[in-house]
Amino acid sequence: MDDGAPAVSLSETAREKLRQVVAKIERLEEEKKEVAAQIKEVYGEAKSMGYDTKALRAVVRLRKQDRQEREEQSILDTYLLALGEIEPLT
Amino acid sequence: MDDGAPAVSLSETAREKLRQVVAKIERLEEEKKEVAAQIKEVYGEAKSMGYDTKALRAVVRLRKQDRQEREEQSILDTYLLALGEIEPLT
Amino acid sequence: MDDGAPAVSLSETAREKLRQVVAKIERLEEEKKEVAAQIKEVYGEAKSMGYDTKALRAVVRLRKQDRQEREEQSILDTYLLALGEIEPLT
Amino acid sequence: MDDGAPAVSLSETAREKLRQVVAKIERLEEEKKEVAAQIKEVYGEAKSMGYDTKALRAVVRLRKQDRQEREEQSILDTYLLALGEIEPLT
DNA sequence: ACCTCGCTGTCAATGC
DNA sequence: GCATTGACAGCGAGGT
Repeated sequence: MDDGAPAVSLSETAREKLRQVVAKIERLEEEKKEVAAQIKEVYGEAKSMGYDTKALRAVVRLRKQDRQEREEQSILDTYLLALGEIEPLT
Repeated sequence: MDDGAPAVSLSETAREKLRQVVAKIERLEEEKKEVAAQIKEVYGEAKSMGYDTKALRAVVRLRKQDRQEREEQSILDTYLLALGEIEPLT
Repeated sequence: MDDGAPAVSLSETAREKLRQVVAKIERLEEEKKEVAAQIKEVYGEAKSMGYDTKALRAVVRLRKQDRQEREEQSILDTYLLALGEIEPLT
Repeated sequence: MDDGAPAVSLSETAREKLRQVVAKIERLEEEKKEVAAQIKEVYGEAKSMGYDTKALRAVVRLRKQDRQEREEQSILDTYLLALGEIEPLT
C-alpha cells in the first residue's frame, strides 16, 4: 500500500539543498540537450549538402574507436614499460 | 600486432558446440523478427480499419507503463514533496 | 485544456473490436518478450560454460551484417580516404 | 565484391570541407561528453552527502516526464475509456 | 567478481 | 521527400 505519504520528513535546510542539487542536474541536462541538438544540426546541414549521413556517422564512430584503441594501447605500453616487459624506443 | 591468427585453437567438439549455440541464437532471433512482423501487421490492419495508429500505440504504451510503475514510490514521494512537486508545476 | 472527457464516443461494438485489437497486440508483445528472454538465457548459459559473451555477440552480429552488408562501404572508404584514415591501394 | 577501393574520388576542396564537418562534430561530441561528466559528478557528490542516488535519478526522470506528457490526451482518453482503463466523469 | 539497470547511440517506421 | 519519434542492441556504472 502506498498512501502517498513520505516515509520520512526532511528539514527545510535539507529540502533547500535537495532543490539545488536537482536544479543543477536539470540545468546541465539542458546544456547537454542543446549540444546534442547542435550535433544533429550539423548532420542535417551535411545531409542537405549531399553527404551520406549514415557513412558520415560511421566515419565519426570509427575514428572514435581508433582513438580509444590507441589510448588503451598507450596506457598498456606504460604498464608494460613499467614492468620491463617492453623496451623504450631508444 | 594482430595478424588475424587466433591465439587459441578449438577442438572439433568445441567448434561443434559453438556452432550449436550460434545456431540457437540465430533461430530465436528469427522467431523474434517474425513476431515483430506480426505486430506490425496487426497495426496495419487496424489502420486500414480506420483506427488512429498513433493513439493505438499510445494506449498500448500507457497500459504497459501502468503495469510497471508501482515501485520505489515511497522514498520518491519524500523527494517530490521536498521539491514542491505536489504543487502544480509553475 | 483537457478535462479528461473524450471528444467522441464509441459504440459498444466498436469498443469490443478495439479491445480485441489491443489484446492481440499485447499478446504478441508478450511472446516477443519471452523470445528475447530465451535469447538472453542462451547467452547466460554460454557464459557459464566459459564462453566470452562479448565475443559471442560479436560473432552473431558480424554474421548478420555479412548477410546484409555489401553496400555503402565504398562511400565510407571514400570518406575515410579523404580524411587520411585509410591508405589507397597502391 | 568490395575491394576496398572507393567508388568515387573527392576533390581537395571537398576533402577539406569533409574534414571541417567531421572536426565540428567531434568538437561538439567532446563538449557533450564533458557535460555528461559534470552531471555524473553532481550525482557523485550528492551520493557522498548521503542522498539516495537511485531516488534522485527517479525524481529527475519523473519531472522530465511531467514536463512532456500533456499531449494527444484527448483521443487517448477515448480509447482508454473504451477499454475501461479510466472511468467517465460522472 | 557478477549481475542488474540505466544510458546512449543506431536504425527503422510513421506522419507531414 | 524529409523530419520526428519509437524500438533495440551494446556498453558502462553501481550495487550486492
